Amino acid sequence: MKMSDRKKKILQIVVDEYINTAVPVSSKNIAEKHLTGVSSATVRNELASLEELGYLTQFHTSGGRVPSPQAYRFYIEELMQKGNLSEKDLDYIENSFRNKAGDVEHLIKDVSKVISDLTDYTSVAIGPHDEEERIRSLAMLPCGEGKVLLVIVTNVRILRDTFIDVPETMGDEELRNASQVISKLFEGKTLLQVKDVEEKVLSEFGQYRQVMSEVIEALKSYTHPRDEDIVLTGAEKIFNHPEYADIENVKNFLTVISSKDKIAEIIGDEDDEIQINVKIGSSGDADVPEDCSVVTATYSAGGKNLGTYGVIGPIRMDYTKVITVLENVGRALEDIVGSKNKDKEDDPK
Amino acid sequence: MKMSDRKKKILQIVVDEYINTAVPVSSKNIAEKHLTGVSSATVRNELASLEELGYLTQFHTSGGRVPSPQAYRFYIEELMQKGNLSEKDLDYIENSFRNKAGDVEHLIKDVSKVISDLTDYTSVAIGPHDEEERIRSLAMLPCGEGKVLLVIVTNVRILRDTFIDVPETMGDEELRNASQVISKLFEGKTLLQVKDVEEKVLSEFGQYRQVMSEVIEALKSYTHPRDEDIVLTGAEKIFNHPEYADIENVKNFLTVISSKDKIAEIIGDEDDEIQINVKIGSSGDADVPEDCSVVTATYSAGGKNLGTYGVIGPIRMDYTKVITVLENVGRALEDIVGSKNKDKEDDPK
DNA sequence: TTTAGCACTTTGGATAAGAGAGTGCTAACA
DNA sequence: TGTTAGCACTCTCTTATCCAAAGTGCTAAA
Repeated sequence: MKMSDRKKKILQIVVDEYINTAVPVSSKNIAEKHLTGVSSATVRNELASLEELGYLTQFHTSGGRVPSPQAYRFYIEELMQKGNLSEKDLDYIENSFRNKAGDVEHLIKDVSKVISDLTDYTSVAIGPHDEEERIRSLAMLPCGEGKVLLVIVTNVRILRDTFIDVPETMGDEELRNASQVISKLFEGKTLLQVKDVEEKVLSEFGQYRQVMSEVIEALKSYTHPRDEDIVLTGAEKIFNHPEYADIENVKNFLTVISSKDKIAEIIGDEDDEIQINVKIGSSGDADVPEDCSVVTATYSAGGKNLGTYGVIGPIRMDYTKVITVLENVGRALEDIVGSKNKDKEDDPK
Repeated sequence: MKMSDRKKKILQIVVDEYINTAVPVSSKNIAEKHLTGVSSATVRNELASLEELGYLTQFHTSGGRVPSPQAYRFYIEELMQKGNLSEKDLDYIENSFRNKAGDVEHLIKDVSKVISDLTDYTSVAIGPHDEEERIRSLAMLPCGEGKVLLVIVTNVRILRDTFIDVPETMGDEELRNASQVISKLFEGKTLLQVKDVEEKVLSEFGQYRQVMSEVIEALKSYTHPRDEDIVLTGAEKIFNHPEYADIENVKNFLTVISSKDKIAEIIGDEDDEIQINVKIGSSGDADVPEDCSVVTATYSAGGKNLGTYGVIGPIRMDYTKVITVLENVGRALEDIVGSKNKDKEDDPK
């Protein structure tokens, strides 16, 4: 059966209406408020047909219709109308990122907060994770008691939460030299390439083999996203949506998003080609919790990957709003980070 | 009216029973299972009397009795029996902290997780916040593009999330010298003392006044706990407790603990004299959410303050278990951090 | 192809009845 | 004076029933 234009129109009305009201949509409602040319009986026939096609479902005979996941997917692909943000929202975005181009880590939290505030959904984010991330320099900073802080500067971010034990015999001067040697050794390499030279490097370091080994372990550990790279903002926002009036749903939701590993799974395996990505629960996307939708966008600016950001919420999500917000945030980031970098583009051959 | 021994005994039974079962306790239950010497009618008389004294309340005439906040307070002060942890739990604590003496920041998360796991409540923690925290050294590390990472080593922790803009004219060598000068300038000072010398220091730095000013701002900002210093673990644990079968309660709870500021308020204003601190909601402790209890302990070892840790949950909390866990965790921390430091005690005169 | 009309289904709210649990009180007892 | 058995009373919780409201599916006519 082909989808007539009227069927599409009606499907769009049902999805829009259900997203707005969270109440199953009846034929009478459609005929009276949205499609005044025809009678409710006609709409009923169309609705029955759309149900047969798998786009609509009914909880019970007299309960109106509700879109199926398939309907949402169709809606996003073909029916949805692009929205615009209010002047106020646009200002909010811009002011939030102004003067924040500096360090990517803080930016993740800010971006996540903005997205959660504007969409009214729980926001998830995962920091930059770029196979091409290249080491620029390493430094070891004495912190007393035979401990040093290993700071790794890459073209994307500054990694600084690894502490390494060093022999107490190593003085400050010696440490500084070692820093320079190690820095030279890895400069220009991607984090993934570190393990290729591991053997060779280790064999050359007789005396400080132990230290070197810890440095290499640290470098390797950053190839996977860490808990610190995963941010969750606005978990309490789910209470604003009626599907979470049921305690069981809240419990499932919170249990999933309380685990950073789970969040990483949900938003982690992006296809890099796609800028905005919608996953709808119970539909082959095994990672996404049942009855949840996840909309994410992967941002980059000035050649830098800036991470993946998005929202997680009920399937009945305001996709128009969410996608509009994600797009605008992306543009704002590009403006700010991009302009920051445009006069100092670095090209790691 | 005086509290007879029997009244105390009965109050203890009521609190214990209610903590275990979450069901209002009846006179019959007490007389049959816990106080087999007397009849339920006798117990009833005592219960009526305890209610008059303000220790018990009834939801309705035929509903059994429930302890009042006052009863919990009395229970904690006088009635509660010290518990012991299982061999398994003790092992878990010890293994979790082994080899973790290094950096305090990671320790906060680990400790918080252990507490939440063992008690089955949501754990809150706030990092070291010590008025006596003294600066040992400062370093500025070039990160490219006119940015430097400011690393502050104190006797308690290593602070490393401030980036500072420096004139691009400043070379690496110059930076290193500046680091040393600034380091000398503040060495031995507490973070609170920084603002006393602010004027003087700034006036001496003509050329790099801007950089210096940013350094000082950073130092001052660390005197207050930051969001990063506040950790929340196991928010989903509340679903394991029947008082949170009501969505409204969950909403209140989550809304409060979603705000780091609120958490800081709740656990922040400890009286340093008290090692273990119990706050019961709706009882003058205005910060604590209605119907919630917060039990916290402030740890220190080897002269270092290690932060404040605790749990937040329903008033009907297993105080014995919670306090036992907090005490054991405290001892484990003392062992590990203390022994680490014992041969390198530093005494900042 | 569209529509009016109507029977049918399901939900949700209101009401009532009865069982169950626990108390308070009284009177008897040690 | 303290303790206890007995019993009436209160309140909740569950189940059943009824009724109105909402929405659909189907049929027959335009």
